[in-house]
Amino acid sequence: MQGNRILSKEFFEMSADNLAISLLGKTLVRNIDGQITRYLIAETECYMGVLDTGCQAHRGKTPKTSVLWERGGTLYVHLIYGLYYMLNIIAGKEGDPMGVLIRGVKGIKGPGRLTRALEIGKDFNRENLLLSERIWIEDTGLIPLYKKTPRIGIDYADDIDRNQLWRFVAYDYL
DNA sequence: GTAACGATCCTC
DNA sequence: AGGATCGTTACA
Repeated sequence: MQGNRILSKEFFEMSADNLAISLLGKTLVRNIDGQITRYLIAETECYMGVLDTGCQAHRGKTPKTSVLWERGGTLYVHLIYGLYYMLNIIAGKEGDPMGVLIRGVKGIKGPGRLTRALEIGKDFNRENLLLSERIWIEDTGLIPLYKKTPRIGIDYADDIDRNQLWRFVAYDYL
């Protein structure tokens, strides 16, 4: 299984909570001018659509957030605090605005530091993981052991959504 | 126009 | 605890 590119669109069509867990232990692959580097995904968060007050889709479709309604496997890259890019993978079928934030990989903690290290900017917005030549996901066969916690940095969400255990942190792999 | 606000990170 | 830094959004 090592190194197999996940090409099935069905993988990315699962709901964002299941996708966030399924991405733990998978490999994020980045191709920079032929230099291919692989990163083991270690930390994710899910954003569950219009009913999730922590999800940008909750405030309605805008030019910026319309990409959330794209099909699973599409990338959503957005700038936060004018400084850092957040890397998200859209989950579910077209029209279902759920996403998974990649918060960290092995050796790189923090979503802002991750995109900076992998040279992922706004030009990756709307990229399709199933078609891209510069970024994709590979299977590993690894089974992650992980803990669940509330999501980070969403104080604006209501109590219920702020306390949902929608952040997933891998601490080992079998 | 204008102002407020971030799915962060680093330094003090 | 506070500052950096800027695109998006809502509202006048």
